Amino acid sequence: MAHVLVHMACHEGVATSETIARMLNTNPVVVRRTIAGLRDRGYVASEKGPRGGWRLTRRLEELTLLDVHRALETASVFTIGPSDDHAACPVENLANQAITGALDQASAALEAALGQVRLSDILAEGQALRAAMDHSRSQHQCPNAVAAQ
Amino acid sequence: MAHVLVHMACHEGVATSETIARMLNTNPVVVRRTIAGLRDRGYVASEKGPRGGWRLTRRLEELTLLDVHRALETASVFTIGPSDDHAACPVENLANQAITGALDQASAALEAALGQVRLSDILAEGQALRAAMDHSRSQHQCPNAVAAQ
DNA sequence: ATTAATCGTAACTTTGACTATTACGATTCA
DNA sequence: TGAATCGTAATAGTCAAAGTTACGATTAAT
Repeated sequence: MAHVLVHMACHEGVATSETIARMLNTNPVVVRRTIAGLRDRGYVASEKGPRGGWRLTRRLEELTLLDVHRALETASVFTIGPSDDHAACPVENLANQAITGALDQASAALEAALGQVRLSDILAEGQALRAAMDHSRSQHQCPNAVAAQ
Repeated sequence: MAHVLVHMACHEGVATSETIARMLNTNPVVVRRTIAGLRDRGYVASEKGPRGGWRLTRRLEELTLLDVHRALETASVFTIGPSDDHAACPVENLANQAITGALDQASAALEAALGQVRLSDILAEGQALRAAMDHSRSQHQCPNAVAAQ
């Protein structure tokens, strides 16, 4: 989804759910369901009717991967976690505390890392790469969108 | 599973897959499948036949939550990750790099945290709690096992 | 030896969460 | 008015994890 937002910023226009669905190899309803999290936080807005669609309401500099992650997060980021099979067992409770503590630390590290990446950084890195690899071209445009098949 | 290992150490005996399954509200085959990871690393050993079962081959001081985690790990600990929908898209690749970097940092934090918890620490904390809460009892035994229903 | 208890593991079934699809209403532009 | 688009509920499909069955190998007790 971060990928999509960067493309949206580059193309300067509205992107329909249909278009985004093709980018992500999925379908428009899934896109609407997912992007609703971003809409609810005010990062994107939708317009109905012909020529409607989604547009960014913030600049890429004002969005981090953490913002995107939080907006889309529905369940735990971890596939492991404490058990509650025997809430009365003191051994289980102590083990759970230890595990939860470790997961909390990992979660904090993840959020810190995601928070340091602005979406604009992603583009900037690509432009830097491009500049380094191709000195003959002075234009640092946005890379083309994925072809909608 | 960490919970189970602590109980095994306390009871000083072998635990059958059947017994462990009751502890975890599951069934013996799932237990054997899961505990195989610990067996392959030499943390537990099994004995067949009557009076057989599983026993720890290390002391709790010699096992950390990280050891247990690595032994049981089958897939990524994260529910999120990079996409490979469009490997040729430079924007997707850059976004993936950023995301992977953040996950790597979180993963490192998780392993560091898990590595600092020895299974014996879990018991020790329980004993400390018990001692603090009940001065009249000088015995610091292992808390009772979960009742097999 | 025979029997019963136990692990090892392959094969199959069930479950549950996630994804995809369908359907239809609301809105908006031409 | 009609077509394009979002919003969302309801349903269906998918897939990996968990559960189950089955059966062989091993071992202790008698």
